[in-house]
Amino acid sequence: MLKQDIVLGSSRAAVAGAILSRTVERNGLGEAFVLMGARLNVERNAEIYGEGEPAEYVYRVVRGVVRTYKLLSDGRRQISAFLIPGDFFGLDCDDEYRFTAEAVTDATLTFVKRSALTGLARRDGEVANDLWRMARGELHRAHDHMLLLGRKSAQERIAAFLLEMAERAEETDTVELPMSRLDIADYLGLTIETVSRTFTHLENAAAIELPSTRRVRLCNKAALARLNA
Amino acid sequence: MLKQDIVLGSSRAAVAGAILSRTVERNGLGEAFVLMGARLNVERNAEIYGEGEPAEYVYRVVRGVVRTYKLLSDGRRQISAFLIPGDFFGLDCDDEYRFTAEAVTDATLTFVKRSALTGLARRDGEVANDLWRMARGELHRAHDHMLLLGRKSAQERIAAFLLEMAERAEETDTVELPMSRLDIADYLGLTIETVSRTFTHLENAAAIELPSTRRVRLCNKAALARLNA
DNA sequence: CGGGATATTGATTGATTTCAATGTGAGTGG
DNA sequence: CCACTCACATTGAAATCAATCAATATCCCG
Repeated sequence: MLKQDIVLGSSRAAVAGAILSRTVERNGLGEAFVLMGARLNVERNAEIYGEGEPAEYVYRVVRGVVRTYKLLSDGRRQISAFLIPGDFFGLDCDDEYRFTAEAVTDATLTFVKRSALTGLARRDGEVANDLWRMARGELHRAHDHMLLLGRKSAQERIAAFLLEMAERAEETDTVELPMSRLDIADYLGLTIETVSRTFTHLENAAAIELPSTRRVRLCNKAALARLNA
Repeated sequence: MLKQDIVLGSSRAAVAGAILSRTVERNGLGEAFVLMGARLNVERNAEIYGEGEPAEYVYRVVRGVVRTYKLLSDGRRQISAFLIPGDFFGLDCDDEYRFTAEAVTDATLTFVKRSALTGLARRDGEVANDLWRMARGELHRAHDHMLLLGRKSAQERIAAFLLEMAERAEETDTVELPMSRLDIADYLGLTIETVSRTFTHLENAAAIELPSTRRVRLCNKAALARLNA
């Protein structure tokens, strides 16, 4: 139904890796992906892995955006994170994936066997350290997200979200939102209606402009930052 | 103002460690604490470290309960976790603590220099692996907490909280709550009033009994679990 | 130029917060 | 031993913010 093109790890990837490793990658983990990683193309909304499945592979986003989420039994969805190019995912577990991962947009990924990484970490202290640092990085983002969900108003959540997106993009003035309002709502613990209304409200308050639904200009970052407490 | 008794790491601790390590500790990290850790007594509500301070030490709870939290600029507080005996904390950062840590009750801690641990991890793969596993464990708890804060009603939050507390205690039928209603509120992203009302409501619904304010009997765990979605 | 998905806007409801008052319990000093 | 006090907890009434229900509107794609 939904297509996934896989190119297995091969000499081609290894050659590319040899080139990239000197120019782009500054850590053992990234290098491992470049050297050993196979490539995978996924369509918009395709599932990459499901919560509870055996966590055989670890992934890295090359192109596009990925969301990880959990569902409650009644269908409520909490999106944990949006992953952008360069981000790793599927590392946050032992034997089973704890989230479902889906492509928000058409995306290209690289992936390696988890066992390959853990094996590497046993031999290479730098990789082991990378894994720990990666986990700490994820933990920081989870903690920030927790703060946002626990104690902030709809306006504050949207402001924080926009600033977060701006910070991650290279163009920090106008942000391209690859995800739907529903995705944003489920990331921020709100409804689509509230997200929509809050965008409109911020636009009326001259903090942002909405040239199109998926594009936001942050006219007044100071005002947004103030909302961010 | 608030007292902290410190007993520096010494032969006494090392001897105790030699005994404990064979009986209690099953991992390199725990062993490191037993062998190298100094001991610290803190009074109820005493600060152990503050957000933003240089993260020189890593701690483990021996006795009592500890809370970690962040404050927003306007004073709103989000409690990230309650730590009980056996739990480590202060490991979730690089150079600066990302949370403030305080004693909920009078408590006894052990602590070691972070540099000692990272040095150990460089030499000992088992310790490096422990550090990564610990971080993953924290990440899981953070993710569960995120789900709770993002998408659950007051009743569901309280139910989840009580079940969590019961699971962590050995006596799982009657739970002793070491923290105040305000602590619970700030952990769950609610107000004290809502916490109080919800306790009363659950009592009326015969899901729990409140023999005293700090003691809860879980009469109907199935009902609580159902609320937990 | 449809047509379905996605987004916005409006009206109403409802859960939680806020404001306010009262209750309770543990520790202290008379 | 009791009264007092202070911190903590409960309860009530009103206000508020976001959710829900419902109707358009817009965008993208064939």
